[in-house]
Formats: sequence, structure tokens, C-alpha cells
Amino acid sequence: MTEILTSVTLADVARAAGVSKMTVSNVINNKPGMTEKTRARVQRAIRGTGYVVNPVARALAGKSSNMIGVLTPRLNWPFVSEILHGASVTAEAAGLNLAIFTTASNVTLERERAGLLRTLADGVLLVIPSEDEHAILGDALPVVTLGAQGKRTVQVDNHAGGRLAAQHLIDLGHRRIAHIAGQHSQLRDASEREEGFFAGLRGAGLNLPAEYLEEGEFSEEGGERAARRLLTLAERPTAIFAANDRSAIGALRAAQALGVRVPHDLSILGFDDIHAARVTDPPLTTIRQPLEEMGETAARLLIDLIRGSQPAESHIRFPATLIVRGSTAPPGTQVRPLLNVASTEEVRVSP
Amino acid sequence: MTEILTSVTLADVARAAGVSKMTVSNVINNKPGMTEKTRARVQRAIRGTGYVVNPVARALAGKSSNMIGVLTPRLNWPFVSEILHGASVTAEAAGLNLAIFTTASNVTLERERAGLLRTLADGVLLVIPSEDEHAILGDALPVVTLGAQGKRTVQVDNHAGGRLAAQHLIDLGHRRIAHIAGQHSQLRDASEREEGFFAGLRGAGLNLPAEYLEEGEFSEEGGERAARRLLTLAERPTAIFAANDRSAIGALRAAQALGVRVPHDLSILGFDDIHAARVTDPPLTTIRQPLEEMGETAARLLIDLIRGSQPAESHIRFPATLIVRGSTAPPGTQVRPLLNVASTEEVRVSP
DNA sequence: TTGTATGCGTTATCAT
DNA sequence: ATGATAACGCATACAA
Repeated sequence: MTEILTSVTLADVARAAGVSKMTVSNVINNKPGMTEKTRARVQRAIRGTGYVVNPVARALAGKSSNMIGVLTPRLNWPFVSEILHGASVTAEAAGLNLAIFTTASNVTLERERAGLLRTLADGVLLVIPSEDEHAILGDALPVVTLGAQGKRTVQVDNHAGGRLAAQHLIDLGHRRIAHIAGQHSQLRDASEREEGFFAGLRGAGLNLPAEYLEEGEFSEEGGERAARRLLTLAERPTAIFAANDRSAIGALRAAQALGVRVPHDLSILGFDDIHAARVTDPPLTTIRQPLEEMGETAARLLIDLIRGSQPAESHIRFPATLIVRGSTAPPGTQVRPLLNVASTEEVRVSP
Repeated sequence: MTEILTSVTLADVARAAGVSKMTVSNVINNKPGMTEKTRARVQRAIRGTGYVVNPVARALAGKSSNMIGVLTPRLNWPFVSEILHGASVTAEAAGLNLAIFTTASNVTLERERAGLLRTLADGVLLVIPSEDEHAILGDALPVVTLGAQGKRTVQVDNHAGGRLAAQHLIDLGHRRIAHIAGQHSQLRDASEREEGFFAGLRGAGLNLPAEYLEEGEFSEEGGERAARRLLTLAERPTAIFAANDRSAIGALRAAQALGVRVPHDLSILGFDDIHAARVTDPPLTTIRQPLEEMGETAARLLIDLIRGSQPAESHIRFPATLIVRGSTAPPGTQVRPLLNVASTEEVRVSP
């Protein structure tokens, strides 16, 4: 049982082992060139004293801190937490620490935290940042961005996903199709997704009238408000494509509150495939992005960068997949008579 | 537009302003006692050079790092992310940075990361740690634990919540009540919850037969497996209390797969009130803990501790609340005929 | 009001 | 193979 003291330093270990600080440092960092005997003695001293490196001093002295910094707008968005989980697993496996900071999508905070990371971390993962990579971090550090803009990015194929969404609703026979959009101003991902969707509609000779386009802010509340407006139009849409699952879930709530039956009276299609999409009433049909895998890949790429590989640019794009569940159907489809009949059928459609 | 240079230091600013490093330092830290003129000149130089403090050097020099360290098992458990969101909002408001590290509930990792935080952070938030607070961090730093064990803890009243669960099911007329438990070994919270539940049953003269007790590991998969076993017993329970919402959602899935109708044939009651509980089919009745608020309170407490207040012990216990939705009903209740009829009624019952 | 010397714990560099 | 010394960027303590 190693007792934790207030502060054991290299010097303490060196004294205990009867060697110099540098020898201890070299042992800790697995440097070659020393007797197995001294190495063993130092290691014993380390264990004996309960020494742990001080990452702060290490970072200041110029060596790597073994930390990956993460800048993310929030923590309780499923979209974010799935990605971060993937990243954390990968970092873990590589022996690196993930230090996660939130920015609340606030540009000032973003820069401030980035300032910390610049000296604290060996590399930075930017999760859907609200600013350009260079404005946030300069080029002091390797950076990988989860999102659309940056030199090294990992993202889903938003455009294809949008097209897939349009295609699915059109294939089901829908013609009055509305869209609950995300914030373009904030996120280029949102624009790409929307453009793909519009392209898909146009490809089928369809058009989206202005009143069928609402802004849902990527949130449940926003989605609910947007859907309420859409569902109280004189000519109600028979299908809604929401820019993410959270706003789709909001739309589901609005439909329920207004007595609009899903999918009988209204089909709802989401984007992301967050965990909750599988358990909604009805289960949500959605365009899936492999969030956890994207997080893993981003971390992997960043780690490679830190370790020395230097691809100047790299844009990794994961395919979007249509997951058909219960919230979409041909217009006017009869609904199942009872709750909870066995209905776990789930269809995956690749583009 | 301040250009981000590789490294502007105090010395650079001092040179630019024609003063000493200390004067610059004092200006930055809002120390009193200097001419407005020099203060202004220094500030201009700071802006001009684009200087940002190096938190690493600052921390090493002995001053506070303005960081709160967080140790959490995972990031994609809703339970965790709600708490962390609350904590991050509070830290933000106080001008502190939350540096979050994951431990995967692994004792070794926990200690290792704690070692980092000991020098990196001014205080530490432990989210459902798998070890005793002292074993993890010694007493080098202020610590607040979200969970049952520690000197300063923030948690929900698990025992009362368990009793509330039993009471609700009994009030509905259930007698064959089963329990999907969490991991006692890992979490004292799980034991408390279960004890409260058993106490509630006993209070009504009920007993829980051994075959009505299953372990659900706090996960959807575990909950689904456990529920499958319970629902294939010769004498099936009419109600299940799951130790958390995730395992309750797993149970919901098992019921659906087996053609057991909820709540007609089976009532399911969860614990936590995560976001997803509102959108399941049917919406999940659950014992709510105010996760976000608990995170805020824990952060607040820790910040006070860091700022100097020194309550030796402090155990903050939030009330558990019963939220009645659609997954519980008297045994044999007729189910609503159609999906999506307006049914957002939601009842809150305080103990 | 402002400046100087010293140290935080580590690594880099250059000796031995 | 090992050790002495000098940074890293800042703040504390004290002097001017």
C-alpha cells in the first residue's frame, strides 16, 4: 500500500536510490543506456517513495505532457459524449490522458481554454468548434477537428446523409416534405446536411416551399417549437426531416401533443442515431453517423500526428447510413393496433 | 485581431512596456498598488504582444491553477454527463476551468490520473469513484465526491428513493415485485437504493423471493438480460423495479421482444430520470435524482473549499422524487388503444 | 510604486 | 553509464 505523501519529487527519489535526478528521470522515461541494476534500484525507490511525476513541471520543462486536450461545447449532448467516449478509449489504449474542457460554444472561452492547452497538451481535439482552427490555436500544436472545418478533420458525409434522407422519404411516397434545420451560422455541418437534403429533393423534382423550412437549433425544445409551427400550417407536411435526433425527438413530442399520429399522419426522420433514438415512441428512423468510431479515429489521427507523422491535410469522411425504424412510413399507413407488440425490426440501408 | 505567436512571455511584455516582469505580473493578477498610468501601459503592451498567461508555469510557481479536476468513470453515461454539465456551468460562472479525466472505473487509472490532478488542479471532483477518496488522493487537495463515500459528498437519498419505489408499486396493487439491481460491489449507492427498496417491501409485509432478484449491471444490456430471466419464470412478476433507467430501458426492450405488454402485463420502474426516460415507449416511470443540480452543488461546494471555507465534513443529500409516467399501472390495466394519443400527463410525487 | 533574487519539479545539454 | 548545470515561465518574498 503506497502511502500518498504531500509531494515526493525526483530529488527525493534520487536521494533514496543514491543516484542523481537525471538517472531517475531517465528511468521514468524509459531511456536506454543504464545498468539493469541501477534501473531496478531506481524503480524500487520510486515504488518505495510513492512518487508520481508532476505533469506541470514536465510540461514546463519542455517535454511532452502525455495529455491530449479536448475542447467541446458541452458534455450532455449525446452527440458529443459518444464521440468523446470513443476518443477516450483510444487515448487510453495509447497511454495518453484526455483532458476535456468545455467552451459553451463561446468564442472567448474557446480561445481562453485553447491558451491553456497550448502549453498543457501535446495535441488538441476540437469538437464542433465555433471558430476556425487557426484562430483558436494558431499552429503551435497538432490539431484534429471533429466537424467540417480545419486542416485535419473527421466527420460524417453530411451531404450524402442529407440526400439519403430525402431519398428515403421520397421512396416512401411523400411529397409534402418539411425540414427542421440546424444552425447554419454556427456549424458548416448543418449547411452541408441541408444542402444534401435539398439536392435530394431537387433530384426528384421536388421543391421545399419557404414555410416548410424551420430552424430547430439542434435541440429538443427547438425541434418541438419548429414542429408545432409546421403542424399547424394550413397544408401540413406528411413528413419532416430533422437535422439531428434531438430536434426529431422534439418533433415527436409536438406531434404527440397535437394528436398527430406518427407514422400514420406524419413521418419523422432524424440524423445522428444517438442512443435514445432506439427507445422513442415510435423508435426513430434516422441517418446514422458512427460517433464512437469517429471519436476513435480522430484520437488515433491526433496521436499519430503527435508521434511524428505529419500529413499536412487529412479529411476523413465516414459514410452516413439510413436506419429504418418506426417513425417513417408511407403517408397514411395504418398504425399498429397495440403498444409493445414485438416490433424490433430494424433495417439498415447503406447508400 | 491578435495574432497568436508561438510563445510570448512575461519578459517580452515587460520589455515592450519598459517595466519589470513583476509589474506585468501584478497587473495581470489585479494586484493593487500601482499608477494607473503604468497599469494602462502594461495592459496596452499585453494586448499588443498578444500575451496569454502560461498556466503551467503559473501552477508550477505555486499559485493556483484555476482548474478543477474531475475524475469520472465514463463520459457517455447520461447519469454522468448530466452531472458534469451542471458542474461545468457552475465552474464556468466562477471563472474556473473544469479539466475532466476518465478512469473507466479502473483503480489503477484512477490513482494515476489522481496523481496528475494533485499538481494540476486546485481541487478535485470525484464522480462515483470505485475507491475510497483517501486512497485515491490522500489529503493533498480539497475533494468533493458525487456518490456515497467520502468526507464531502453530494448524492441523492438512495434509501428514500428505494422506499418510494416500493411504495409506488405496492400502492398500485402489485404483489409479485422483482428487482433488477446494480453492482453492490462497485457502488455503495446501489446497496443503499436496494436496502431502501427492501425496507419498503418489508413495511408492507412483502418479501422478495430469491428468484425475483437479478443483477443488471446498471446497463441496458444487463437490464435486458435480467428482465428476460425474470419474464420467463414460471410465476412471472407483475412489476419490476430497476436500479437505474438504463437497465429499466433494457427491461422495456426485453418485454417488447417477449410480447409482454407494458404496463398492461408488467410495470417497469426506473431510477435517475435521465433524458431518455421521457421518450421511451411507454414513457418511463422513474425515481428522479436532480443530476444537473447535484453537479452544480458539488462544484459550488468544492469551489468554496478551494476559496478557503473548511467544513471538515459535509454530506449533502438531495431528495428523490417519484415521476409517474406510462410504464407503471395497476396489474392488468387496459392499455391505451393507439400510439401517440395525447398522453403527456406526468405526475410528480414527492415523498 | 517598482525591481531583484530565488525557487517550483522537470528535462536538455553537455560534461565526466 | 551517470552526473552537474541551466533552462522552462511564473509568483513569492523582500529590497529599493
